[in-house]
Amino acid sequence: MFKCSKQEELIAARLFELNKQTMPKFERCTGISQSRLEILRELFEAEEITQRELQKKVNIDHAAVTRHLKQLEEKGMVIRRKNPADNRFTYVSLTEEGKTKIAAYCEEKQRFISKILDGFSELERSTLLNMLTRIQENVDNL
Amino acid sequence: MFKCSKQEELIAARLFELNKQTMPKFERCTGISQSRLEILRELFEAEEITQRELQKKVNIDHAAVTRHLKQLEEKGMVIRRKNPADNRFTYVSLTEEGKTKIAAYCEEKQRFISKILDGFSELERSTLLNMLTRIQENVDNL
DNA sequence: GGTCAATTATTGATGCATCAATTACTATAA
DNA sequence: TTATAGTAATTGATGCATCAATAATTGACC
Repeated sequence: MFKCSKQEELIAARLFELNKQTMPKFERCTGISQSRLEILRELFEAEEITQRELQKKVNIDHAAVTRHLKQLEEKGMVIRRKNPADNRFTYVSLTEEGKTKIAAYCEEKQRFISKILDGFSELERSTLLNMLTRIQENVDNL
Repeated sequence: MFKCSKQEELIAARLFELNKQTMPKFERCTGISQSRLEILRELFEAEEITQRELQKKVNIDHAAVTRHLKQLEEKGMVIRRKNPADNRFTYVSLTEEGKTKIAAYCEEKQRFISKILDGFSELERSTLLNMLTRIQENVDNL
């Protein structure tokens, strides 16, 4: 049949378990969810962008993006405005307050990631990234 | 401003992205969620086990375990009975139907994992597993 | 024996993701 | 110009995870 090695199962289990444990710790350490930080980061780099483009970049469901942005707007971190030339589109951008806050979040994130990858040499990190990329490609081709 | 290596961030991003994309595909391919399959698998190996022990093994919240088991019971895959010697404990076990079904699920899972790790040599898999384990340890020590 | 602490399981509230349906708008073709 | 198709954003329903609070049971200690 299609017998797969015990080792392969262990790898899959670890990948799954790793994420499950890391995600909540990330939120507790940084004070923000991974998804939301990704959105903010994309906004930081893009300056101004439509929700649609943003959604494609962060690869989260439309509905989820809308809800994140609504909350971020309430907190005064982002501003939204309709595209005057095409009212279907909504431009999103960071407020000044948002820009300063995201810097702090990103620093927290970096600190967090450094701890996670503690003890890995440059070469090892390169190897790991390469492997993860290959797995990602396999997943894409399903 | 951003002072942790770009590479480290890429690794973290890939780990996160990988799981986000893999999880739903796993469910579609195998017809069951990763969490639920883990529960069934544990039950398969344990024969009969208390919910509490099961919960510790699969490392999911008590409440979630209760809800999973309730649904699995409705589907006729598991049976629950109180421990007569201590009514606080509930023993859980697979039905015969459950046992046959889980075998099929596991095969699907193996097929899925094999595709995900396609192209990896024995040595590479070993290296990868080792790295993931090290990361896991780092996460544990947070 | 009766009170108190500890343990298991359940339920409720909440957060976040998805899909499906809806609304609002634009562009194109008859 | 009007009907139609397509796109963006929103809202609603649902699923699954967590934490917090509660109920039920047991054991220990006075």
